[in-house]
Amino acid sequence: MGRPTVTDIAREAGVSLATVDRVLNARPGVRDKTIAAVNEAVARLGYVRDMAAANLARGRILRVAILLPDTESQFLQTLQDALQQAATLASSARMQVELLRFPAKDMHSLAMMLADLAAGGISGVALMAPETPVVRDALRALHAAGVPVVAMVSDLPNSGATHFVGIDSHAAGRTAGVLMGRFLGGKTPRVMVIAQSMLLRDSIERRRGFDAVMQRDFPGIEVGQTLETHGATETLQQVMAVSLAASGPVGGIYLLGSGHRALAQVLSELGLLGRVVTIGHELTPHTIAALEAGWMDAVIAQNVGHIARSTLRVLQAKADQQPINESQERLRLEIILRENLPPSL
Amino acid sequence: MGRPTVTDIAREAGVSLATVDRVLNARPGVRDKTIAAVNEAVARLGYVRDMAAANLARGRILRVAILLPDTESQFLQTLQDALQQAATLASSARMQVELLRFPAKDMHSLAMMLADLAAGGISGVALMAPETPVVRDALRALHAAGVPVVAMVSDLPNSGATHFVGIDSHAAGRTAGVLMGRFLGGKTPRVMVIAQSMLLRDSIERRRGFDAVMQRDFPGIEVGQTLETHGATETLQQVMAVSLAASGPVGGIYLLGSGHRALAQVLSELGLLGRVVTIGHELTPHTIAALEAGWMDAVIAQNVGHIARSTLRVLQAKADQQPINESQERLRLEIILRENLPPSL
DNA sequence: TTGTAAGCGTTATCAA
DNA sequence: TTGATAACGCTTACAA
Repeated sequence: MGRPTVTDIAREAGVSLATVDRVLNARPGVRDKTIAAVNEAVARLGYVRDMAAANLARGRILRVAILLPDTESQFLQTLQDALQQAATLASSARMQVELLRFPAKDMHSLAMMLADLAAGGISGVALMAPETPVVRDALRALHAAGVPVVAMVSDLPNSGATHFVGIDSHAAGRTAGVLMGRFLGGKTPRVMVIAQSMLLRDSIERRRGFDAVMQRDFPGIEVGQTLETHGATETLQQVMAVSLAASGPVGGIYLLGSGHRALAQVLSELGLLGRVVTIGHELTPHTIAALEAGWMDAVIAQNVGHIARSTLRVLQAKADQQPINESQERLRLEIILRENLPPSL
Repeated sequence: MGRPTVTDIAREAGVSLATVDRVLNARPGVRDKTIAAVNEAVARLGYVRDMAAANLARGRILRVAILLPDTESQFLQTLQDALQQAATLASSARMQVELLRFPAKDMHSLAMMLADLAAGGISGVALMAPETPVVRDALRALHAAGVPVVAMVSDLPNSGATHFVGIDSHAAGRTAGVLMGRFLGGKTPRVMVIAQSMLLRDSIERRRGFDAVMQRDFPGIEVGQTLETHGATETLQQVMAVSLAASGPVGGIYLLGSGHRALAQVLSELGLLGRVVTIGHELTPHTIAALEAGWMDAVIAQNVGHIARSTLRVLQAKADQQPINESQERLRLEIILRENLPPSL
C-alpha cells in the first residue's frame, strides 16, 4: 500500500472524512479532543496532503495578476515574454495569469489598478515597481485583505510584500566591481558610471555595492560620478564628452541600467568601442549581441525564466498556504561572459 | 465556464468518455473516423489535459532509480544531498526515488544493478557514470525496454541516453580559460593544470576548452601539461615540486576536478596560497571556503539543486510522455566569485 | 459537533 | 469498436 490518505486518517482516528478535512484545513467546529486525535493519526501515519487532488477537488482556478511598468526596455520585454510563457504552462495547473502594464510614471494609476484587483477578488499579485507612498498604501491594503504580494526584481520591503523574487542588488554591484577591477588590469585606472536614472532602488544599491568593492579592493582606480542620461542618446553623448574632457580618458565603463544600444553608438563614435572594459546588467538581445561582438566584457544578470516560474510558484504556494522551497526559489546572481552565454536563449 | 474537459470533448464529438480517453492516449481500438472527430473537437475547444487529474486517476506511483559512483568527493556528496531533498519533495507528486551508489571502479556491478532494475520494472533511471562498453550495453538494454535514461553531469551520447542534465564541459573549460587569462594580468604568464584523473569525459573536455581559449586569446601565457594526482596529496606535492623546478614559477593554477583541500595544503607549504590565480570547478563546502578565504579566485559550477530537480522532472515527463520544457531544464554554466556566492547555500 | 454523499477531471474495467 | 461506471484523494454542501 502506498501513501496514507484522508481515508486512512479517518479510520485510524475513528472519525469521518469531513472531520479530517476540517482539522487539516483548520476549519472551526471541531472539539479539541477530536482535533488532537486526528493530528495524532496524521503524525503516526506520516500523512502528507496531495495538493494536486486537493486543488482538483476545490475546483478553484487561481486568478493572479502580474503588473509591469510600460517602459520600453529590452529587459522588461524579455521578462514579460518569460512571464507569458510561464503563464501558459501554469494554465495547465489551474492558474490563470493576467499580465498588465501600468504607466511607469503614474503611481496613482498603479494604485488604482491594485485597488481594482483587490475589489475583483484576485488571489495573488506580483509586481515590479518603485516603492512610493501611494503604491505602498495600495499594497498594504492588499496585504490586509490577505492577498499575497510578490515583489519582482526590485524589492518592496516596507509595503508588506509577502515575498521577493530577484537578486541582491548590492551584491550585483559588488560583483560588477570585482570584475571591473580585475579586468582593468593595466588599462587606464579610471571608470565611468552611466545610468538612465537613479530612481529605482536597485540602481542605487548596485552603485553602492560597486563603490564599496572599488574602494576596498582597488583603491588605485578612480571611479567617476554617476552620469544620468534619462534614456536619451544625445544626453549620453554630451555627458560623456564633458566627463572625458574634464577628467581625461577612461579604461572602463559601468552601465548601471539599460541603454546598451546608445552606449554602443557613442563609444563607436569616440573610437572607444572594444577598447574600454565595459560591464553591464541583464541579459537581453542587446547585451547578448554586445558580448558576442566582444565590446561588452561581462554582464551581471538574473534569469528571467527563473523569475517568472518562481513568481508563479510562490503565488501558488501562498494561495495553497503551502511552505515554499527556499532553495528552489533563490535566484542566482549570474555572471555572463561571451564564453558562458546560454546557447541561443 | 472554465477550461474544457474530457466531458466537453465527448459531448462535442458525440462519443463517450472512454473513447475520448482512448484517442487522447493513443490507445488502439478506435475507428479512424472517430479519432478524427475527437481530435477535431479537441482542437476546436482548445482542450489541454489536466495532468494532475490524470495522474490522480492513474494512481500509479513512478518508481525511479538514481545511480551515483561511491567515490568520496564533496561534489558527489552535495549532489546526493540535493537529490535526496528533491526526492523527498517529489514523493508528494507520487514519485518514489531510489538513490543507489555503485563501486566507482567496477562497471560490471553497475551493469548488473541496471539489469536488476530493468527486471524489477523500474520506470526511469538517472545516472552519472563513464561511458564504458558494459555500461553502454546495459543502458541500451534499458532503452530498448522503453525505460527512459537520464545522464547527469557527464553525458552518455552513445548509450541512447534519453536526456542529458548538466553543462557543456567544453564551454566550462573555455570559461575557466577566459577568467584565467584576464585575472592573470601582470602575473607570471605560466599556468599549471592539475587533475585527479583524466578518465571522465568532462575532465578531458574541460581541458580542451581551456586550451582552446588560451591559445586563441592569450598566446603569451604558457600552459603546462595536466598533472595527474590520483587523489593523493603526496603525489600532488611531488608533481608540483617537479614541475616548478623544471619550468619555473607559475602565476596561475587551474584545478580540473576535485582535490581542493590537498591543493590548499601544498600551496600553503610552498608559500603560494593566495599568491597565484586559482580557478576550479563545482561549488562544495571546500570551494566555498576557499572563495571566502580569498585564495581561490573563481569557481565554474553547475547548480546541483537544479540538476536534481531537473532530473526528476525529466523522468516524470518522459514517463508521462509529456514534452519537456527545454528552457527550464537547461542548466546554466555558473561563474562564482566571492562576491556572488549564494548566501549560505 | 460530526457524518454522508456528491463531485473535481481523468483513467480503467468490464460489458455491450 | 464503443459505452457505462467505478475509482483516484480530496473538498464541500447538506443532513443529522
